[in-house]
Amino acid sequence: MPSPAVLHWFRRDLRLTDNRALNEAIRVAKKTKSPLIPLYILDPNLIPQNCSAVRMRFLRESVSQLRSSLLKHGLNLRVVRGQATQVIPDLAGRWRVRDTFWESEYDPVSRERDAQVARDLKGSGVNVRTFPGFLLYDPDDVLRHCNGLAPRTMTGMLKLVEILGDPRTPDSFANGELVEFEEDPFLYEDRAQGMCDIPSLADLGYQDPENRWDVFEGGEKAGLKRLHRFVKQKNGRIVADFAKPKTNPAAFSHRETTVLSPYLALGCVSCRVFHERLREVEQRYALQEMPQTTLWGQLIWREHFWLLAYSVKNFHQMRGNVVCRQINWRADKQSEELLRTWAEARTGFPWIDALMTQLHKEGFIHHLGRHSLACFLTRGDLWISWERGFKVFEKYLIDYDYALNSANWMWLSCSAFFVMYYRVYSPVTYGKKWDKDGNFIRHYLPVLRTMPSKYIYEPWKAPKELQRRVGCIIGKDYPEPIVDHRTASQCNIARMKESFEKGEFGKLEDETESRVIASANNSIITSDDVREPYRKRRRR
DNA sequence: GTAAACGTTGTAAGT
DNA sequence: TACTTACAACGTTTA
Repeated sequence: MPSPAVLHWFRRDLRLTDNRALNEAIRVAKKTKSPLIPLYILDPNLIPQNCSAVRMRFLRESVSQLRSSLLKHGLNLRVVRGQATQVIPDLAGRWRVRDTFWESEYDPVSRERDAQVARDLKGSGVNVRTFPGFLLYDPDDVLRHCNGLAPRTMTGMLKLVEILGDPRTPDSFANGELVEFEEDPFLYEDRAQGMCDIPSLADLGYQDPENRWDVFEGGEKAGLKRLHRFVKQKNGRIVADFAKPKTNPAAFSHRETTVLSPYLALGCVSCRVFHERLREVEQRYALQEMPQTTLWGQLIWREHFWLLAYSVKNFHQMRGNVVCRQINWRADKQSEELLRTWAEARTGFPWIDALMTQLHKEGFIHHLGRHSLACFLTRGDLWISWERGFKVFEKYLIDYDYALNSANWMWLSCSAFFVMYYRVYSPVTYGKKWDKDGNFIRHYLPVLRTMPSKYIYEPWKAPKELQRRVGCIIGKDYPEPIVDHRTASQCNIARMKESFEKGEFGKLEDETESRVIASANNSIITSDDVREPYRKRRRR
């Protein structure tokens, strides 16, 4: 009879380095001489049904890399398709699991799922231990420092971080100890049932995306390599002088930002390892720019938005979201068509369509490019709800992250955090500012490759004769612009003004429901602790 | 309690 | 080219 097993459930911690939950699982398995079984679940509730092939490929590759790394240590990752709430209790019985470990997640769907899995396991006598690790600071700890009230501004967040001090330093795999694992008594049978294989993209119902576009390689190894390479550039000077708003959103062959977000989103790279590398540079050169704009600041933005997402209900939607301005976005038949036009890169604005094409092909866009797309869809031109844009980004982004996607869509649509609604990104001027000749557009929209620079951002203004000569007739080979930007943006500024005059924010529909919002993570903070101060402020 | 300062990353027109 | 200013002016935080 095999001894009871220890289970580590991988989720958004697809790494070996600085994985405290995994290290604890290893420690307990070693101490009790138990086999350690690592598990990843392809859960349809977590990966959107219509998730793009590019996004799925990145996830699959990250899991595959994890499996290889584990195998070097004699651990066999099981990859199972199904709903975690069903799969885990089943497997716990099959493997006679006594202890289960995982890293905490903070979005509402994961929290509800984890609470249910933990209940089921505990009910059948399995120990469940969870560890923070996805963020620099444990949000429950942070909220205790600010009476359950997440700061609403970055300045406030930076002050809070000053109180918190440096996050803990990263751990190494197995805390640097050599470990030999007990024989895995279930391996033979699990292998026979295909649980040690990762389904191919085709198995998962995807066509392999064509590869001539920039492909980001998934996994811990690729992420760490990217981090080290970035930090090493010009002996650290690039990090020291880094200012996000000064990096070029139209750069495509050589990116000016780290492109580490996909690895942070899946936990391939620990944010503490990133933090540590930045500290090493800081010891040599002082960071030159405003804290918010430095790379360190980017990590703090992530903390900030996750703290808000964790403490504000319905953070991913307008209704019932107490920080979100209630705006009467268009929802008629025509707006559905406009939404499709935007999502399918057919707006007739080359800068916008090139950005959307980049999203489709590569699953990644520079932050400022996302600004252009988001402003255009919402308050800039189309007056369509940010929630619709949120969904499109969720489908395609390899770095999709619940908190950052929600917060940034609210930011750009002036629904929360940002209020200067008369600052509208122009779908023509903004790109031109970075890339006068439109090389970004030429790269992503080959149909416009031969359009002269003078017209590349506004091809509809090119004389018909020129359009014929360069083989790109507007209205035939490339669409006419779907709106007049000047008219649309002015109209929308007026609509925004009305919304601001109303000053209506989301209300919680049922004040009594689910009083304990952080139960999945054993928090002592109840929903009322979090909500009350916001309500008070609104009255003022 | 109240007034003033401040807010990661706009545009167009002017000097 | 590099800078300033008008645009129209909100909510949060601090003094």
